[in-house]
Amino acid sequence: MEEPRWLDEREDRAWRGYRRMRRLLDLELARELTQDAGLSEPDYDVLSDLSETPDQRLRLSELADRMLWSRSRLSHHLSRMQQRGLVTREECPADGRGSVVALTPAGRQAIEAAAPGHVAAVRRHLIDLLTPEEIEALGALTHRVVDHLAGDHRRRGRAEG
Amino acid sequence: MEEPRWLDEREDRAWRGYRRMRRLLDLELARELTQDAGLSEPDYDVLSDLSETPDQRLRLSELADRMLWSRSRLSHHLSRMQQRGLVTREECPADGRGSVVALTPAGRQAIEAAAPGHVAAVRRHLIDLLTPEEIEALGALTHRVVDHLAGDHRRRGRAEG
DNA sequence: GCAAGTTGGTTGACATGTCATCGACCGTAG
DNA sequence: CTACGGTCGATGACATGTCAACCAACTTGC
Repeated sequence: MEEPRWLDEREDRAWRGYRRMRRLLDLELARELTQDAGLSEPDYDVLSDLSETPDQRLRLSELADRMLWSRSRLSHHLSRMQQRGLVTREECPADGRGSVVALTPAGRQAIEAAAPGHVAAVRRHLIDLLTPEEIEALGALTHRVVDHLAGDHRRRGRAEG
Repeated sequence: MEEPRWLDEREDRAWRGYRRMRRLLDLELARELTQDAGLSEPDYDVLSDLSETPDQRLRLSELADRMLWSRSRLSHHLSRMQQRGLVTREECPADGRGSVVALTPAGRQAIEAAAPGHVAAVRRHLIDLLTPEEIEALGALTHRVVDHLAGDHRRRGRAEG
């Protein structure tokens, strides 16, 4: 057990700031989204990903991978969204095991109604508070971290080790 | 309903990167923490806040405010941690309604055992991947966003409006 | 000193996420 | 063709977080 390199003052400030921002931003965006559109953030993400897809439909596993969700979580969540009439499940023609999620008209309507307000909130509480340089830096830095982590994560999807 | 200002390419890159990083970093840090120390991130945060306090103890409401948790969440979580012997509840001498959480020896031992590995993981997956300029920028930007959000959040604690 | 309103914390019901497991189906080696 | 191992998605049990209701104790105005 060697004495670790603790975070120095600037590092600590960045780390604590990140975690605090994370929490507050999440709370606020979720709050506005529920209030204005009756959707949770996970709902929004599912609908958003589906609506950006050419045919408004995706294989479950494909959607799960894009969202970095477990298949189980997605399955549970889709069941709830299906109850509310936002999405439907269809059989997958290409693979008898699989299924396909599709946006319903109500789902499409929900995301179209929610999107402008949500983007505005993201601007108001984050993007518009940053300088162009900061936006650039944030893009660069997050993508570097993601690339670093993504390898492990994908690898871990297959087997533990 | 006016057409909103959608995110441009750089803004979108920053926003998506942030959310992806958020998710992956969280998964990885939580995974290592559980594996190496048998603690969840919320456990770690509670123990960490308590251990940084002079007397190793805090009023529930004080701790909840620091962590940006609801009182209810904290109460539930402390019950679970109490079960595991990491903390205890004590009566508050100054206010008969209140109570005080205190670190147990086991709790102190747990956080001391967990901290070096956790800090190392934070370095490995985030801090050490950034340039000094980026760390500086991240600190500045997150604190600006937090300040912007903190007002609303505190205000909302009292009354809805 | 007491009635009314506020605050601190707990609780129970419920929503959500995780983990382990399962059945069905796929692909491939024999 | 068939047996085998791996993948797809669903499910049930459980951990965690949220929300609303609650009790008890504090505070304030009279």
